[in-house]
Amino acid sequence: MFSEDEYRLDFFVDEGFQRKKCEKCGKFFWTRDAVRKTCGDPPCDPYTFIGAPVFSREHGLDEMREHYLSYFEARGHTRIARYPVVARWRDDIYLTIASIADFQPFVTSGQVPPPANPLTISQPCIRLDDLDSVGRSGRHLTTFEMMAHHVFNTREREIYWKDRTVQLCDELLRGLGMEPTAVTYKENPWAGGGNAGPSVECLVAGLELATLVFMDLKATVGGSIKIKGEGYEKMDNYIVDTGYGLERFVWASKGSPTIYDAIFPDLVRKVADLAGVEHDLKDPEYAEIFAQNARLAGMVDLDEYSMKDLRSKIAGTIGIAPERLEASIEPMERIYAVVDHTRCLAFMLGDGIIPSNVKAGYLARLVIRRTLRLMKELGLGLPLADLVEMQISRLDYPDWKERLVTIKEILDQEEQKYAETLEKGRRLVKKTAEHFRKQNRPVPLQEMISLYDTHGIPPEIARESAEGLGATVELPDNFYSLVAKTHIKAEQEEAPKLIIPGKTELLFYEHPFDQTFEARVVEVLDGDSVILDRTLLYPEGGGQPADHGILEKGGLEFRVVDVQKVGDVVLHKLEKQGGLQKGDYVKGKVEMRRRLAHARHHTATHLVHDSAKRILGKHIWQAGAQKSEDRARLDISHYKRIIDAELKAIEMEANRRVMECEPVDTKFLPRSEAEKLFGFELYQGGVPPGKQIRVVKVGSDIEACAGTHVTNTGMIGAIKILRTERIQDGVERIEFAAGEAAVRAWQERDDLLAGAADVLRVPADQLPKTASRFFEEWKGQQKEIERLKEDLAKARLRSLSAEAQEIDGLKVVVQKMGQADIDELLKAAALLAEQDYVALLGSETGKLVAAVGKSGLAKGVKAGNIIKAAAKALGGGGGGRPELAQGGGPNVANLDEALRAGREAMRA
RNA sequence: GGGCUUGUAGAUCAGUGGUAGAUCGCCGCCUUCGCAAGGCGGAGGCCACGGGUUCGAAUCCCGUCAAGUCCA
Repeated sequence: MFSEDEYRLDFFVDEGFQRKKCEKCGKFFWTRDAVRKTCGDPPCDPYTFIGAPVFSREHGLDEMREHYLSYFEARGHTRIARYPVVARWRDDIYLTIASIADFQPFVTSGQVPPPANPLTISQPCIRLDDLDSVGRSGRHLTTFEMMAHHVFNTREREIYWKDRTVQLCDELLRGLGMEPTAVTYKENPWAGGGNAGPSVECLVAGLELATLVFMDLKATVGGSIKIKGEGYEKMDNYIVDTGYGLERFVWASKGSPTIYDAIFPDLVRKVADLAGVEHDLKDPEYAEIFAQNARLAGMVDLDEYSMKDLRSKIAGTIGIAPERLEASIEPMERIYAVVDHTRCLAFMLGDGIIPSNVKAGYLARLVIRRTLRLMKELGLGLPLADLVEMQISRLDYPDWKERLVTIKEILDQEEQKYAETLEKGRRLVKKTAEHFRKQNRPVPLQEMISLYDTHGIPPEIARESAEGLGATVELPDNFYSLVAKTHIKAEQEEAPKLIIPGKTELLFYEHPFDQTFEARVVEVLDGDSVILDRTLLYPEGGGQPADHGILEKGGLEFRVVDVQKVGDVVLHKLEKQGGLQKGDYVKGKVEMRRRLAHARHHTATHLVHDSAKRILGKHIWQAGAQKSEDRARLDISHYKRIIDAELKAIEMEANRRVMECEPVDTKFLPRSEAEKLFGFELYQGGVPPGKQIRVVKVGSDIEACAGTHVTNTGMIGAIKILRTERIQDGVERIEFAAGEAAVRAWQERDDLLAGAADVLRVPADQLPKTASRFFEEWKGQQKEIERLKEDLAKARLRSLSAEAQEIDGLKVVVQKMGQADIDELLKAAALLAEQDYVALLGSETGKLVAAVGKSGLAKGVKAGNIIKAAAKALGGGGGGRPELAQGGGPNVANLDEALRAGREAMRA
């Protein structure tokens, strides 16, 4: 791990700190307190701040945040605005889980300069890992603000490192009125996300208020520094990554029994009132219950202890009956959780997450449904949207208020959807429960897993209603881990990325309409992949396919069929091997038709996206895009299906923008400047790496984009939306064509229409009317035919029965029925059987039907056997029930033989 | 990104390769002063769509579309 030297800071020495080893956990810590023997972290030390605040006065959330940020501003840090809680710039996490997440991966890796250095921020974060503990432990939250000061040091320029970091933290705490001897700094090496470094936890009165991480290692295969079995090496850049819990600071300043009573007492009270729960913290005995609960829950990992054990322990220490404790604490746990969860939802939906069945949207739905369950248990009748609105109205984000109508609509829709799922579930559970009750055995585990995994019915709810119906269920404690086990699958390894040094100059940005260029071959790989020093050919990227073109040397032409960017070099893949060598000078030519089609579709994508945003609302966010020569598709986040009228409006809006001939403006800007000017809406298509990002402005639409575009929207010509598809719950795909492809799409549709109109011999504008008339008539005729077949069968009955022979005392009819179809045969045979005949009817189409009446059945004659014997002669097969069977075969010529064989089989 | 499930009458659902069903709702008649209930009768189905296997597919296989759900 890390040696003492990593932690022996001048600051500690100068301030009179001593390094001690905790007599309980054995970890090292630093303290000013000469008599302290333990590290200060639960369970070595209990919470002592409840009822005894550690700061000189109470602070609310806003006040504390402002105090913190201005403290660091006054000490040379630049205050920067928070990032969204949905981590759109990351592809490895969905939610922002820490302030440093804002700067990963490009800033922390040194590829991109930080927006300011040093900086301070208060970043709302969401962590759903401890969802079960929220409300119960007194301290867990799904949503919290991580206040931080970050420094990005390089070997060339160090701003500050460990000493100054700890000093700033210590002075902040003392400035708030903390006793100097109250704080301990516990050594606790940190590792995560491919980085590691020494770290200290800042503990006051049993509460971890901050973690100060000195990130200077990166995971390296075979690295010489070993942490938890992984190898690490020193980084060239080293980062101060701190995290201060805003909510914990507020809690410590108030010393209330729970963190919830500290950070949103007004809402706790309001929800308690709505639920009819009395929550009087001024009652010392009542307050002590929650205080003691928080203290003891603070000492344990809630996974290790069952809640029941914890409860009886708490009841014991307070000296009340466990039932009394249960009664006081349980409704409040739910109320705390509801208030926490609705704040979480305010942030999720406010920052633009659309509930879905996948990705970040799934997490939002998870929280929504959990909250609805809690509300139901509390008997809260009001809509979830109202509670979230209360949260939004007490937070200071103007754009959320603007979007409130949409947010409420989303929540109402989710609430309704969940009610439907539960209703469906109730029916399913009823069916399952009755099935197993009749068999007199418990509903097996496999069924319970299927109910939950496939139909979303929580096992607790399933058990309750199943038991209400008199069935028992098999439900082990480790149910959820059993479910998880069914999902386990081997992870596939990613192919190692090719690394090629060097750089190819990209000419297509500066000269988007140049067709030819000259370049030198820098390298040839595998005989057919050519690296040039410069190129006009666009490599595949950003949902835009690669250009095609030609490289020419000395009159010989080499077709380029694919272009890929690897690192900073561009690989040109040739159709055939051989011919070009390192050092050759070549003349390149771009296939402009393809390039232009891509450019039109690319610019059109921006227009369709922006139009969708105007028509559907500001919650629209690009979830993916792909272009080709003849069509493009755009995936957008939207919480319901796009209806036809909206689609037409989007199409019209996009085409108006084409007609307005707006210029397309592209320029490279430093990343932080672009972000400052345009915000995160830039990153519709993901976050590009690099210090400079290319900003593409199409009228009011501004995006970071590396693709090739036309220079004026008029060049797109036309946009035709082809279809929409819901690729996920919450994500709509719009497919459209631009330019010539749009015209072709119109023409194809005209052809379809003309073709259909031609078949029905009507003008195209009468197609719908005529088609529906034909369809209705067809249905009517089908019914008429049914009736006629019925009548026909009755009419045939007389002549058929006249042909009957008697065999073994049974009336037998064996007949050829011309071209009759299977339906006619069936109906006639069934009627004969009703009259107690044994019938075998065949048709020249190779179909056979046999039917056996009462007497035949009594004698053991089976229609199936007759058919099998007869159909065999036709080279086919058949079967059915004893009283009615059908069959047939391809060898129609053998029909007589088949009937003869069938007749033989009638002798039982 | 992966797993599982479903698509049959207006609604809820049966139907495991052999003539498409039930319940509720709808319409008509009977009964009633009237209504409800009850009795009798009836209408209502491209069994999501396209292919395949088979003598035969709502049913089995493949694909498409639509919907639900769990996980990362």
